[in-house]
Amino acid sequence: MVKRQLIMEKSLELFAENGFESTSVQQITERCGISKGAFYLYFKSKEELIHSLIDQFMTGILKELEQVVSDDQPKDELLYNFIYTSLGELQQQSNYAKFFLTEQVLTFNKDLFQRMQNYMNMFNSIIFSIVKRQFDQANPNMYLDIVFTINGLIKSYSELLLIGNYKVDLNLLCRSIVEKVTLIAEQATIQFVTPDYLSHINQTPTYSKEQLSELITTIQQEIQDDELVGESLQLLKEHLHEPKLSSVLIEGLLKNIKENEQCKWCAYLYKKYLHKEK
Amino acid sequence: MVKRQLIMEKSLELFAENGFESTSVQQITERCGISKGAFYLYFKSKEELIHSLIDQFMTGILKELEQVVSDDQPKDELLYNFIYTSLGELQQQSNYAKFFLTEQVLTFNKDLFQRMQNYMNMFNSIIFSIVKRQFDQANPNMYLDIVFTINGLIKSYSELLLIGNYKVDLNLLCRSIVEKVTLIAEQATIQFVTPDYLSHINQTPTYSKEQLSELITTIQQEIQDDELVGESLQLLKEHLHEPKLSSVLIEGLLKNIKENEQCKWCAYLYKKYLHKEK
DNA sequence: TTGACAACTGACCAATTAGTCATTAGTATA
DNA sequence: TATACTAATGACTAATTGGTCAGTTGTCAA
Repeated sequence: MVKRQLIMEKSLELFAENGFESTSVQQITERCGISKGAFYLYFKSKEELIHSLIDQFMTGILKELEQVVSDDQPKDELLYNFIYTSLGELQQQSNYAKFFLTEQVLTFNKDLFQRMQNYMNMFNSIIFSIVKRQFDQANPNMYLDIVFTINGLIKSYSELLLIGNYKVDLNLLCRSIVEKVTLIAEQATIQFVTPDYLSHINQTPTYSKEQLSELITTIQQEIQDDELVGESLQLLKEHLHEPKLSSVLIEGLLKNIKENEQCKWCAYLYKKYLHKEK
Repeated sequence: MVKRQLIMEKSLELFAENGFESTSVQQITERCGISKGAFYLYFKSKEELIHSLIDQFMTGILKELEQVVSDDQPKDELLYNFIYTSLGELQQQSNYAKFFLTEQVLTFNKDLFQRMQNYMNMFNSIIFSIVKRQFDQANPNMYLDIVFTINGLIKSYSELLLIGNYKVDLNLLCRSIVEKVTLIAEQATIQFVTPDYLSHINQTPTYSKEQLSELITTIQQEIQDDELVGESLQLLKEHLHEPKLSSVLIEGLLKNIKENEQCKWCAYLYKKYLHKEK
């Protein structure tokens, strides 16, 4: 399975250099030193490759972020830690960053767009939870505007991380952003973003029972070596059509499959689905 | 020449829907109701089309902006007017916006990247000049950070303009951004962006004499109907190899060719070239 | 040495692409 | 009506694409 990782790394390099559409499978296999057939041994299609890349990066960064902003952290360092972690990751994984920040496919391919949109929603809800805790004395109506401010400043300054191989003082950068956000959180009065805007953005993907079942079947075909994951998927699929397991058991099964890289997105969708059903 | 505009409009629609790489010339001609051959009657290549699109939009918006931020405007409304004009244009021309904000070609094709980079530099220098005038009591070391803040806020909030057909209170939006920027301009103390960063970003394109001469020749072949522009180009080309005209005359010639859509970029490069020579 | 099995190869395929060019349609002038 | 001209056509090419699959290689255990 080490070759799968090799393909992912090399293809990411190429995508960062030339973009997704402009990089051919040929180029990828050449850089990896493998044949074209071998590529399709590890990925069903070029699409699946990009899916995996997104999932790997996003789940990785989200996992780190969740630790950094957990409840036991001192509340007035939440934002700093969040920005430091996000930008640090962006800097280290600049290939990913270049790829994500400029990739059209992410917005034009509907499936990928939804996936990205969702990860972005997770980001935003993390930021929102930070704002709620760290700037609790601010006017709650302004929370969303503060989130937009944070997003904007991160976007704007992150450009500096990606040009050249400039050594950036990450600490100073984060402090400078936090200072700005704090000023705005404490003193800004004009509210612009209202919750209805959010409902326009956060179109959470709602997979139907059938779509979800189909997705699981696909994954099952891809994964044959891991019995634990395979059986968990089977049970989850059955539960879709005939709910007979308690929510605790389902929770456990979801944790089982989440261990597998390829199942993370599915687990997320499953959770969303259950939440909607209730 | 009305068909040229038709192609530009329809292709822009398609690019906004599917992206540049994923839109074929076939699709464009189909939507226009013309043949493939006709397309190449008006554009030398698909590349030239995208060039024209960029130039048309950017020169249009820059022209509007220059009026709005001219010296005779009241200085404490400069930023408001700038943002209002920028976002208003973005909202009206949302096809352009969707296209530009998500297009990989703009970053991967070196030629286009340079072109875009340059327009961005013009934007930034407009913002910079606003900051200098409107926030003149702020610490000059912070000017660049303020520019970054403005950029970030515009980026972040402009997302709201592009989703759905939501009617946005543009006035409120602009006031909310201006309020935030003002707070930061007056009170922020941590400087992050230093002028050396800028030198990394602002790699102005420096066409050599030969490149420029070649570019002019290409344009001359494309334009045959307009004598004024054609002759001006010829004189400018001759002046390249054998400078014998005064700078005032050159200035006039540049104004002549600027009237033609296809020459604007060339005029800009010519000016840059002369500036470097001095 | 044999056979079984998985990992791997690369020639091949159908589809699609940007771009060309011999030909035609339409129109205005003589 | 004949001539001259431009505007427009669409079948064509050469190149490239994602993806397949019959066949080869290498590595085990028997």
